[in-house]
Amino acid sequence: MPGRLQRKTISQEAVDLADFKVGVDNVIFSVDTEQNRLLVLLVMRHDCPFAGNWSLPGTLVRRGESLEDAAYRVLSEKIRVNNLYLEQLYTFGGPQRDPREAKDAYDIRYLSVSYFALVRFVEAELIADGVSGIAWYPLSQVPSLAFDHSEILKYGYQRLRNKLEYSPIAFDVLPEVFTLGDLYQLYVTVLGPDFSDYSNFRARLLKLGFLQDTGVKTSRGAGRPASLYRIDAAAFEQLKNKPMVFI
Amino acid sequence: MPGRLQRKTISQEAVDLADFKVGVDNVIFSVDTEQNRLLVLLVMRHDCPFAGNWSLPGTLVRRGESLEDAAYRVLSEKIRVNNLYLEQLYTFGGPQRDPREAKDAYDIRYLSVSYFALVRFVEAELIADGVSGIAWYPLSQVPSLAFDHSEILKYGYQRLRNKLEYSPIAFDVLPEVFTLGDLYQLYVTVLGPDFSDYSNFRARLLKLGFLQDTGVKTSRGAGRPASLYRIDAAAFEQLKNKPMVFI
DNA sequence: GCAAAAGTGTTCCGACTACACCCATGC
DNA sequence: GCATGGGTGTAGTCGGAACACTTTTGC
Repeated sequence: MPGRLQRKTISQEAVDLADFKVGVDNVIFSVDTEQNRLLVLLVMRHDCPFAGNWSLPGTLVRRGESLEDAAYRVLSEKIRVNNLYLEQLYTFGGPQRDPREAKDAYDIRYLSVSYFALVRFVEAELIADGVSGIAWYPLSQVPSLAFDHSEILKYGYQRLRNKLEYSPIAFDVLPEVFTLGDLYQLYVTVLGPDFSDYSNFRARLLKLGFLQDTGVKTSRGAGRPASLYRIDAAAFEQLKNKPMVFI
Repeated sequence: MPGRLQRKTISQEAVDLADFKVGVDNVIFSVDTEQNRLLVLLVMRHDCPFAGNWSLPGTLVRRGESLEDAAYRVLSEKIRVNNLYLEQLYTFGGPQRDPREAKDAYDIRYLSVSYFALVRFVEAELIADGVSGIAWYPLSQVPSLAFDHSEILKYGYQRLRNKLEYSPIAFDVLPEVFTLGDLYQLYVTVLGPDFSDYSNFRARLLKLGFLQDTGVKTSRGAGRPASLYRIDAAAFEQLKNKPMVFI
């Protein structure tokens, strides 16, 4: 009987199961609209392996802690923010991805569940940013990273661009009121300057119907003052789960 | 010095780290174009917990085995197929998702990395499909599943629909040659009959430029014989990584 | 006045929709 | 002939791309 056979096989194989510690690694992006730079948060490793290398901020999951809890914990240990967007990215778990896994088959495997987060640069306050290695790196200047973190970062950047195009994640990261120029800058910084004309971007966003002109103007240096907008929460709620295109 | 303090904290917490076994659970879809049904592969559990319940086919990851290897192993233990599409879905890992995790904090946690697969129904041969519980279930008739598998299935179905709309995964599952009617049926079965007109679907697909009319006709019962098409591998290669819309 | 940034409007064009209609086969 | 499914064509419409142009500020 196949069922019994299968059960027996499985219990025979019980000794062959891998034991894991599970790590959570976060790709934390922030957009510095002042300097037009997309930044990613890196930490310097002090411990082996890869001591002295930059890596994504991560941690190992504790007893009784969910994956998401762990992701939020890493984040809150490194920076203080009010608004953020966070979602699971991918799980990397091949053997030999961590050198701590010896060739010796009886060692413990390390698996990495990666999360991707977007925070606001101006409100993100680094914790313990003394001499000892935690920094925002412009994406173009990221050094080679510990473990397979370069691959994770690449994957996270891809996801960020996709999400920005068809999800309203930008609004999780904008202040209460903002100008359409601010919003446009955010998109330009992430997607590059060629993604869309400002006029067209503006028209498309306004047509979505959840941006509310407060009437208040703000003047930043030269140029005509811009209207401050806010999210119309009611209109936004109805749309936020529907597909949207911001291109 | 913050760095040292942090290191000390981490090593103190080492005893609090959770130990994991890692499971791989597959959401395996197939499209029965004859009967116009979207099917998902379920297996009957014989062991505790949830003995006697249907569940997604899964396994625990073995020493030296990558996550993807494990996913392919599960698949190949249950069905024989030549063509398939497979990708990682999501990782579910809250504590208490598996009743084997006792309230007792010193137990082992079970984490599930889910994969989603699409196979061709006609070529998928079930292995050990005797009395003992492995079956294709029409999506509309799936019973409540073990663990959090109902949630995983829901997530997988969502992903399947999205992927079908903007990725050429359908072609991983079609035979060498096929009619545009076959292709259309596949889309109808997954997305419902209202997704698009046949004429327009046809025009859009042909405009993509990687479908090659072989000139050979096939007649299936009544109606005008249909042309058999094949993928133009060269043209397809250039496009497969670019965004495509099949709506 | 001039540069700079905000905001408005218009024209062009390609793509999708919704059909109507012809073609080839089985019965 | 007629039902059935395959295949082609077209007219209407919507939306995005590109760009010209106006408005309001700082200097």
